[in-house]
Amino acid sequence: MKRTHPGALREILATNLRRIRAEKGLSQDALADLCEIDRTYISGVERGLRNVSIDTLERLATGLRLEPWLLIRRPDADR
Amino acid sequence: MKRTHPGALREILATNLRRIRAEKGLSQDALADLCEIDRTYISGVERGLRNVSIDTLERLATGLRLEPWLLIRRPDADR
DNA sequence: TTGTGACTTGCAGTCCGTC
DNA sequence: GGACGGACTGCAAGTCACA
Repeated sequence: MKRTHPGALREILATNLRRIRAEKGLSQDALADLCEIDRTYISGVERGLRNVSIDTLERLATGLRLEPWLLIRRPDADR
Repeated sequence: MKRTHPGALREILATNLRRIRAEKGLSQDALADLCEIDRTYISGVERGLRNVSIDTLERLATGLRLEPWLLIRRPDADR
């Protein structure tokens, strides 16, 4: 695969997604099922290889039952 | 143009972007300059016609000097 | 100053696998 | 359970002329 890797935001998404998914006790496969997104794609997102669109971000958030913006928010809160 | 139009999240982005840009007193052209994104592309985003990727979202946020997640946050805060 | 249609190109997103 | 590869389709990305 080895896609392009330019944005810092994908790293944040990657980390958040992996953490939240783990907290919910879901496998990538299970989440893929909930979101109706391919499992290999989820894998790519969690490794920061994929440049996700906001439509897809929304589907991920819906599958996880949370607000989309929580997935791209920085862990350490500053302005 | 009339691109596809499925996500609710783009409506939120559209509204937020237009509001915030106006608050900063920027024209689409001026913002396009700051973000290094084409003016017509921004126009499409502000009308919810474009399914923006998070890399692009990041560039918009950088141009506006704010956190990316603020652009996709719902105005009225509930769950 | 912004909206819009038309266009090309590269990659988002899916599906089949293996390790 | 997850990382990773190959091949494919559709659409995001990016630009233009004009209203």
